[in-house]
Amino acid sequence: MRDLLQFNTRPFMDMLTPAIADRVRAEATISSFSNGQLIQSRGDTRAGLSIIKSGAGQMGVFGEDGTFVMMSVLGPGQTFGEVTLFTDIPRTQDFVAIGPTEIYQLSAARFRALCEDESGLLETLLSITLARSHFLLDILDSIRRLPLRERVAKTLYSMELTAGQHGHVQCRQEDLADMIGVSRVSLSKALKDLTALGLIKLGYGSISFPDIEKFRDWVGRHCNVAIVS
Amino acid sequence: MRDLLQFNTRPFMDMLTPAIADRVRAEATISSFSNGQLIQSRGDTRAGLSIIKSGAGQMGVFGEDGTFVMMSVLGPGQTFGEVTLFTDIPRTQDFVAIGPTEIYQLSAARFRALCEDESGLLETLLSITLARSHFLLDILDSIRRLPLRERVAKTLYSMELTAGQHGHVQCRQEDLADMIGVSRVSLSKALKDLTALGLIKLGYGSISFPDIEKFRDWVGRHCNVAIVS
DNA sequence: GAACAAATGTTAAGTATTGTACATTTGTAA
DNA sequence: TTACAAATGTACAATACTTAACATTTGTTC
Repeated sequence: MRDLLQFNTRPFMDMLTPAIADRVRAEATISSFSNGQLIQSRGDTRAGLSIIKSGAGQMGVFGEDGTFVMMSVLGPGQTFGEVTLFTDIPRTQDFVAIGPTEIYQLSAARFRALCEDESGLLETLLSITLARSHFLLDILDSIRRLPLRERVAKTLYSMELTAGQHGHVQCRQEDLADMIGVSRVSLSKALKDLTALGLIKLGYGSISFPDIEKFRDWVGRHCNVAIVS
Repeated sequence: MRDLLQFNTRPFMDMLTPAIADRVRAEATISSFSNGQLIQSRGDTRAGLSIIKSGAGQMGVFGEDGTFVMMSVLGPGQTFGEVTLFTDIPRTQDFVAIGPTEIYQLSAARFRALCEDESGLLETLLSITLARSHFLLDILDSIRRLPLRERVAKTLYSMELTAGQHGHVQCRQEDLADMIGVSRVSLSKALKDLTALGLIKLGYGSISFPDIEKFRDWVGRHCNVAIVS
């Protein structure tokens, strides 16, 4: 699961200058959570910025029947709850700790005060939000346009780009299916197809790329990949 | 089609103070486009903010076969291309004029200069982007969690809230299907179901709500509606 | 290495959605 | 009013996806 981390946007804290990051850390309070604990719930109106200090968590929404639809996995330095800073929209998703996790909580008032001093803060938050928005649009487009096989390939491509070490990705098929939002059976079929094309090789808890160049090329030609900077 | 306008987020220009809005208008150049003309294309790296002065356009992506997948319709005061201001991501979507359309183009340099003077500008842009991001997340969640019938109802609910006059919505079924991303046949079936439930009434190019309170109530109970401010 | 748990592979029936095609209704312009 | 175009209604076969169940493989622990 850890390999799903940060496959979408760069961590907020890494984008700040060390000086600003230190000030953020200094101003924030720290809360600790244990594995599976609910860190925020949907509808929460507490205004403030939350930043992961250590550990990880999954964003998503609990249905009435308790099923959890995961949207993404966040790791150290990544933020959530920004929406409460500048809109009166409440927090829109549930956030559940994966393993022991510590969170910096920066109240809206303190964040605003910091912004006065450090103009880079707003700009950083804006660029993260824009990137996230771009990422979401891309996912939506993929859902509408691409067959499942291509969508799976594209997801693997993202994961390989950001989290992959040496042409393979560590990830259970079940988690991957959750992430893409399909059943494990459908995912399995798509993976089998990609295997038949010689693009990937399935392992136990991992997927490897026998010929990473060939894979990238195929994804580039079939999956409408947004140009990556 | 016009009724699809602005059903997602508030126009940028309406959120600025009149003084700032005037400065934005003064600094921008204006381009004109005719119906169907391509205003921006995917991959465009020209950094700057585009704001609709008059007319409208649809955001979306052209496939290789020329099919257009629409993501949203933007109207006067709404912006696009923000992503080029603070990230090095190119413009991610195509934008096509609906009817004669004028666009304010504000270069990245001028935008940044304006930001120095008018701190509210960044904050406004951030809140719009956050709201958009929230909106996209909500759509993704609906796609994964809700049956089509409920998703259609939820979309109609949004449209009625923002664009509806007196309990009805002006919109061709084909456009609605495009917007939700399903075939017209599936949409038709969902609409028929909602009609059978007494929630809507179908017309020629329009959908009306015989008992708007009943409709809102049903949507609230079945469609996981995010709390609206 | 034996026992167990975790992860993957596979099958089959059921449901939802699509594409295509054509019929019907509604609006519009001559 | 009549033609015509635009929009909606509907039927049918084909496809994609899901759920459920069970078999197999892989890793882990004693």
